[in-house]
Amino acid sequence: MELSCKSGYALLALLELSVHYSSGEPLQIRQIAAQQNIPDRYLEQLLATLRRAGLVRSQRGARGGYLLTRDPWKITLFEVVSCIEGFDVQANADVPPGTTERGVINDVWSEARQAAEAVLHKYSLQDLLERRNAKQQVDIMYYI
Amino acid sequence: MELSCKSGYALLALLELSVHYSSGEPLQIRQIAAQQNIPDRYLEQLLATLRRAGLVRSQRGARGGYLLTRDPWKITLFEVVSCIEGFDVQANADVPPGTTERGVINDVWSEARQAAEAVLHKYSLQDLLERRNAKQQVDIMYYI
DNA sequence: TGCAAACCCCAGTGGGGAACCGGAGTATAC
DNA sequence: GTATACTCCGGTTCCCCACTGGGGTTTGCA
Repeated sequence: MELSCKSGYALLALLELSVHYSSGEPLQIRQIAAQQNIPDRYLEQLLATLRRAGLVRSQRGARGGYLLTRDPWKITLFEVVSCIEGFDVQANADVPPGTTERGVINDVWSEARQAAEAVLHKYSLQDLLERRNAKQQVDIMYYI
Repeated sequence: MELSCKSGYALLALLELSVHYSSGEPLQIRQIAAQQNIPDRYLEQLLATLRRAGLVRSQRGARGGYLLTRDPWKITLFEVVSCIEGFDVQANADVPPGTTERGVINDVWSEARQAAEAVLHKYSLQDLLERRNAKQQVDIMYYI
């Protein structure tokens, strides 16, 4: 269960794509990177991974960019994190439990990981977007 | 939320100490290392960390070794993992959320981590021991 | 009192992964 | 047909985990 900065970048990018999803226009790496303050050459790699996983599709050439392949409420955070972190099947394989003790610890380990994954399962990009909007409202209130 | 091999070693060692807890005799690094197949010089460092955290105490000199400072059911897995992994207070501090988006992601991140921590909170060394015993019974059944 | 058995402290190594950069190639719009 | 964008492949730097080694110091026991 890795919650690295890498996954954070991917979520930020997808969040940005969610905002512009209704417009139907592709969004370029440079725009996303500038908006969310992510190194653009690095973001390029992450988007390539997301594309191979089928979460986004790319439009090449002039006026190209990236688009979500699905509606924002049909993409869970778990999908994003698991494809970036790459624990698709190997998740519950772990190390072969040499002794009984190691087996027991592996069991608890995976129970904890599943608990964390459950949280990521229940949120979609849409949820994240709504949270952001709510939070920005609060910020504005404080500003006034 | 790190569930590394390091924490696994620590739990294995404490499990071993739990077994010998009732005897009141200290257990030596070498014995634990041999029993659980852990590199002994590495285990030494982990036990030092556990000692500084107050989970075990050491007896120096000949016929020395390590003992649990508390009963096995009074030590939760969370205590062990958090002291080994070293996220005592810095846990929910994280990175200062530059933008609102990063703040939202941090929120979800810590919700997921807390879910995993809740699992570790509800188990004690004693529970792990009982699980192991139950599992060994099953193994014996299969063997017959 | 000597000495061996044990813990204690600190320093370093090596391998792997995360984060990041560069360049050459390729598809597309205009 | 050319500028604009994505695509692919590689390399670099840095850090941390797992592990090792070389000194200590403390203690029990003959």
